[in-house]
Amino acid sequence: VAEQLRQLKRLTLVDVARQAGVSSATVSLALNNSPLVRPATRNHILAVAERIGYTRNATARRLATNRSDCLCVVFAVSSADPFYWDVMRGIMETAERYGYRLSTSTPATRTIVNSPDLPRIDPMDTDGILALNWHDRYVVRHLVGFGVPCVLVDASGDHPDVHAVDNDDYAGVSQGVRYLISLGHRRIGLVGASLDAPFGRQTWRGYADAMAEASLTIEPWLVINGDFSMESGVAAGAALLGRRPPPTAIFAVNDEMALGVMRAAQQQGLHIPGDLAVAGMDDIPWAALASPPLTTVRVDRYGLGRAATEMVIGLVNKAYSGPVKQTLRPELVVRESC
Amino acid sequence: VAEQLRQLKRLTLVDVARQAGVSSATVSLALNNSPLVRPATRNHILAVAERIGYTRNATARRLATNRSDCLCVVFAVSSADPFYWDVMRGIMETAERYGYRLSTSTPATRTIVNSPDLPRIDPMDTDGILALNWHDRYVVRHLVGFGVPCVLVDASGDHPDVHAVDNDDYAGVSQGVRYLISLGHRRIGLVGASLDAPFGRQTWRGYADAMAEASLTIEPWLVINGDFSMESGVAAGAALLGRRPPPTAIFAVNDEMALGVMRAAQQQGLHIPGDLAVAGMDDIPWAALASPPLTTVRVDRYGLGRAATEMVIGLVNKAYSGPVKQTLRPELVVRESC
DNA sequence: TTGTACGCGTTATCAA
DNA sequence: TTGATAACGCGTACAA
Repeated sequence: VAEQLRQLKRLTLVDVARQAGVSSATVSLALNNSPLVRPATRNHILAVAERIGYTRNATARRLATNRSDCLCVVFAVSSADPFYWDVMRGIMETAERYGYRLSTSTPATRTIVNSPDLPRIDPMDTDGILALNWHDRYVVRHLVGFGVPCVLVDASGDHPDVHAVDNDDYAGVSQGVRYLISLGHRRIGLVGASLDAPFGRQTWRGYADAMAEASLTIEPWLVINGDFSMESGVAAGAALLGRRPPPTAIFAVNDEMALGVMRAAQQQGLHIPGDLAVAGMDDIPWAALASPPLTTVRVDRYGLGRAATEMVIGLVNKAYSGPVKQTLRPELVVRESC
Repeated sequence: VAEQLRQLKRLTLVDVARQAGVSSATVSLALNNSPLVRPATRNHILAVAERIGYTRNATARRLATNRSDCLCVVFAVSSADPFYWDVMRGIMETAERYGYRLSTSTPATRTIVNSPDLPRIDPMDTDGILALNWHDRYVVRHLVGFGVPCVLVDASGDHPDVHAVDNDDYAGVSQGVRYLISLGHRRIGLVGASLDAPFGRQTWRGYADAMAEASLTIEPWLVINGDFSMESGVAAGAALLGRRPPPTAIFAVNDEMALGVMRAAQQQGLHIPGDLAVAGMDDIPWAALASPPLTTVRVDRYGLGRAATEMVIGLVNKAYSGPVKQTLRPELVVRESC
């Protein structure tokens, strides 16, 4: 078998051409399904290629066509957060489906003097760039400067002119808050995020608009910003529950903080959802395993990766006529915490 | 800038040669740090290359050297389990460090008639294979048959003759159980895994040996096998706590089941670790977020990916003299559940 | 519709 | 130590 493989490795276009009694150019055309070659000829060639076990040399093809069939995934931070695993699966499977390979640029392996955050990319060996996590303007300009299509994944805040695929954070929060309202809640607390970042502003608007829509007044003391950690959720939850009158429901802009709120409430002997309804956003793997299982707004992480990859591949092939910005709607997942 | 880039793209060895007043062959040698070229000449060439902004064309290089600089990661299942994210990060960052790209083979994109599980790999375009998840013998033989170095990642059970990097499940469990014993526990329950798979047998031995070591008798009714889910952990925990006399500590072979055991105990009004000590294995992301935080045996998932990648790259370069099988020791992480 | 011949940018084999 | 030149395997004008 090993010997056979060595043989296979050495089979080339000319071998097929000889066997088929045509020229190598015709074989090339046939293999690329060119309409120039007569169907009968092509079928014959394909049959011969199949019979002798020919497979074409991808590297030679790339050299001749000046492509690399490779996308580069750029990470700003090396995060163990499972969020990125789902995104990455979307990228991997889509890249695979379209015949692309992946190179990566992670902070761990970037070591340029002066600017350790600047990814080194070989534009000659990269057809497209996918940027994960949030990168600052300088880095994004650097990435775009390679002259290769570049798509930002769920991090387009502050980068209005760059291709991007984002989760609709605004819609997510407003959806979640509307759900709480539909359950009869009127005093709804928000555990938000810093308004310095686009995410914080988007989610705040989602909350505010949903409340206004229902003619509910927004009480400033029912809004606390956290830092995405469970601890900050616990703190925010405890603080919110200390208000008078306390909220009957709390929406947190990510699940970890929502779980923190749940813990704070349970520590005070409160029953969920009886005494307090809690909802989060993301649908992290262990949201469903909490007790009670957390109602949340699921972010389509896999879809983000897939859409971004399809977008960058479309740009590579100049076949993309769609929007430069694409937004994915998150989906409400009703469980038992409300 | 874009115009500059186009220029850069077109710079070739010959351009450097012309500018440096040498032949292209010499430039090639210089770029590859060949001892054949005189240091002065090489420095001159390197300076010229630097000055005119030459970067070498990786594709042409690969064609000439008959390499692909690409590793293929084969998945048996498309799993959202964060376990694989850590492994994947280890693979990605290591591949990047050594200048390799990644292609993937996932079940979602495999669609061959008769055998949808057989990955299609182009051995001409792949320098090495990394197989994640457990693959059956037939598939492993298929993978090895490509004539390209292949390393199994944490799934070498039943494949004694294939290169592999594994977690030492035996050591992990015995370590955890020994820790429980050191805390004074004598009746220690085990939530194990089916003995049909290597994992179940290894972990069982770890438990049994640790107990025997301390001259503790193994009570068969203190051992229940689960299916790795939290639900099965809850069930096993409840069952174990119903035994008379009940165990004072329970070790589960993965964290989700351990968390299930904790929940079962808490539902019975038991206090952890006061009334029952619980320990798990893996150190999944939310083990530390449980209340109380779960004591566990951490599997070095990132290390598995890194070690496997280094092994396969070593095999590619024939420079690997290390073991065909490599085992990583997990590490006890003491938190508050014991 | 098919064949000829050259280009893609390196590496490698000889001579010199 | 360096230079000329042949691979490497495929795509593609251009000619037939």
